[in-house]
Amino acid sequence: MGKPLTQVTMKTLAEQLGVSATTVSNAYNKPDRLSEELREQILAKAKELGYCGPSAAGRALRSGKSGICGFLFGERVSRAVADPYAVVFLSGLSEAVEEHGGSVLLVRAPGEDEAGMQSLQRAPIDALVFSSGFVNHPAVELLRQRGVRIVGSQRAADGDWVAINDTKAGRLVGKHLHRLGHRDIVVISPDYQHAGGPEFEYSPDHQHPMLRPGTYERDRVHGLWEKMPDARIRVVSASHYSRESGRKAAAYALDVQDRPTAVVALSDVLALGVWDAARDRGLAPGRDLSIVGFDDIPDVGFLGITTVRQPIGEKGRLAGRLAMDPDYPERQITLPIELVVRSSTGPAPRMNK
Amino acid sequence: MGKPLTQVTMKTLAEQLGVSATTVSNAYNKPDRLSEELREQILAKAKELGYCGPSAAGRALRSGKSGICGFLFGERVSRAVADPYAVVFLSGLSEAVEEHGGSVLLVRAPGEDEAGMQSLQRAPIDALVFSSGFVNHPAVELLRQRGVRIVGSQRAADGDWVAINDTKAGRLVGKHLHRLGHRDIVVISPDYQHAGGPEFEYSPDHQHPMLRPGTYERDRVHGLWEKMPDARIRVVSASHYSRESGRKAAAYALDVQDRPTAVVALSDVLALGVWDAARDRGLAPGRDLSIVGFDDIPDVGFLGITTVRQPIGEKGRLAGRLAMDPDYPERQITLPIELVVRSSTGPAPRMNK
DNA sequence: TTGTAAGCGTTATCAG
DNA sequence: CTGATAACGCTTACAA
Repeated sequence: MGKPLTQVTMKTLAEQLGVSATTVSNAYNKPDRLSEELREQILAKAKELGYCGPSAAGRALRSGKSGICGFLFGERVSRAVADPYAVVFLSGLSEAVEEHGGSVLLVRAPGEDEAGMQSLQRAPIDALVFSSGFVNHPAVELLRQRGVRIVGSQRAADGDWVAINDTKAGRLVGKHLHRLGHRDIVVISPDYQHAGGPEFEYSPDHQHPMLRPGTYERDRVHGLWEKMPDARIRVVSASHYSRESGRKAAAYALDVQDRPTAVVALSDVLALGVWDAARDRGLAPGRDLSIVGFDDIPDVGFLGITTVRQPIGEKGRLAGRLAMDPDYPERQITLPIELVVRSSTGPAPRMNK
Repeated sequence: MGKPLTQVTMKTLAEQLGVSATTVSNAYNKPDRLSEELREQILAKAKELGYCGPSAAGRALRSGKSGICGFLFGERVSRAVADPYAVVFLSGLSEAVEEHGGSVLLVRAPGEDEAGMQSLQRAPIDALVFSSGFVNHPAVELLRQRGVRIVGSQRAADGDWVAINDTKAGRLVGKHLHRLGHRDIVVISPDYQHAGGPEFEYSPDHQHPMLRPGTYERDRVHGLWEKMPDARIRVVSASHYSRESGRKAAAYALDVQDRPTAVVALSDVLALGVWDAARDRGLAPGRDLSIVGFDDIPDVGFLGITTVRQPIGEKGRLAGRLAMDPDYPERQITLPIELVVRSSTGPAPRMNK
């Protein structure tokens, strides 16, 4: 009647009922390998003894699966969750993972310190999903070696991924802005590694630490450049994915003599900040300054910001499916994108020199 | 040189080196129980063979701890994360958990269906934290029985919790509004169980399904009532924690003949919606309509909404500590609160009847 | 400082 | 339909 002082296990249950542990296990996992009657009996006894089903640890050791999918994010949780893109992705991910009976573990990408790595190693995950960056992060490599299934968010020759064609996304924006007559662009790019200086001019040949090859940031900028090779493309860094950070970067870009006619933010949440900065200065988006973002998060639609839409939730959902189902046939998925033209872009104004 | 076709384990390593498995284990877990030299040797061999440290599953089974702290949330992740309160709490939580070398598992509270419960059972968690509601949720009881440490967010006679005094919070608001002359209040309360009707009048005796005893919602309303027993207090339900939902509920409350002079939203994110609804109708917050929220999330400071501040991040951090450290001495923690008066509250206007 | 032996709770395999 | 047996990979007494 009192609480069991010792752990109730399958063995306990089996002994009490005079059946084998296997049968108890089957009662939970393979109901059809068992007479209905016996099963009921076992379940009843379980309730009586306070046994609440197979232990997660035992099962994980024996079966080699924990049912947990790790979601890798940089820096602090608060930042990860401040970015609507990440939130929507995470929602889709967790939805798909739950459909497979699993759950999502929040995993902070460790620095080079051993402590963080250790903690990562302890995490019993079957798969690891990351939404961007981290492609060659040492932690990811370690986990891969360990047999953890890795699902990325960028196109690559091998491995599993769900991605969009970022170069194409950049081209869509370049074409649009070029047609509108823009020839002087500032790109706002997140620089979470703080590797870059405040500003530099993009050229496809010169490799800048802020726009490393293989990153989606570089692909987008490069696509942009492809469609407007005669334009001046400056890149300004934002410290991380947040509206406030975009505002600051835009302030830096706008408070100069030779103000650009258009600002392209590599992420919508930054574009929101650009919008704020423009309004602060009395610049009407779409007339005095064109603003473009990427991803199409809900808020930018509200403000009328032109953007390249991608199905973020679907991306997360598919990533979750790849993570939880090794037999899912398509392992490299490119999702469609689409330019959504809104009021924040318009013909390039003649700058009164 | 190629990838190992079979799992490399401690035993493998031990055999190759001619030492015992124990020693290998110690090399990872108790470096001081081992000569520096031997340890180096073992680690080197590990790298050579591609062994990446003790397996999480084995360790969890043997030691009985997984290092994982579950965070329970209702409904969909997207909703949980749409509420800034939850986000800040989660940030603090994950920070503390990481400090203890653990990580946070996102756990969706299952309905009554068996499938969801099953999935919850499979999760190898040492502790479960929930930010509100769920006090007597069957899933929580099940886990508790299973030996999972439960950390709640509401005061109770026993168990571990980190909370504020919600009745007192309500009183702070009641006193403030009463002094300002308000006698006709509408409370906006989330009703995630959809148990209530659209509106009812609060009385401490009559028990309404929307404001069940023991919930923080009821405590706040009751505290409010204590300080303004001569006022009319109507309660209107919002479907869940979101700005939009607050806006809809406020619209319902404001578009009537006998409009209240003040609206109290039981959560700041709802208060934001009330603010929107007021502006939609040309009502100046603080003059035509007083608005109060709870929690003091960043956005309400920006808009000048009066609220009851609580240290949300600290709450999450402490919850994480209780969850990960069974020896932490204080197991029931009440955090301080404070009324923050801003421009959204002012003297009750004379209603032109 | 190192090794031995036992077992954590489960499930796969194979035999009855 | 049911059961015996043998791992899964690791840690923890305790012994040397």
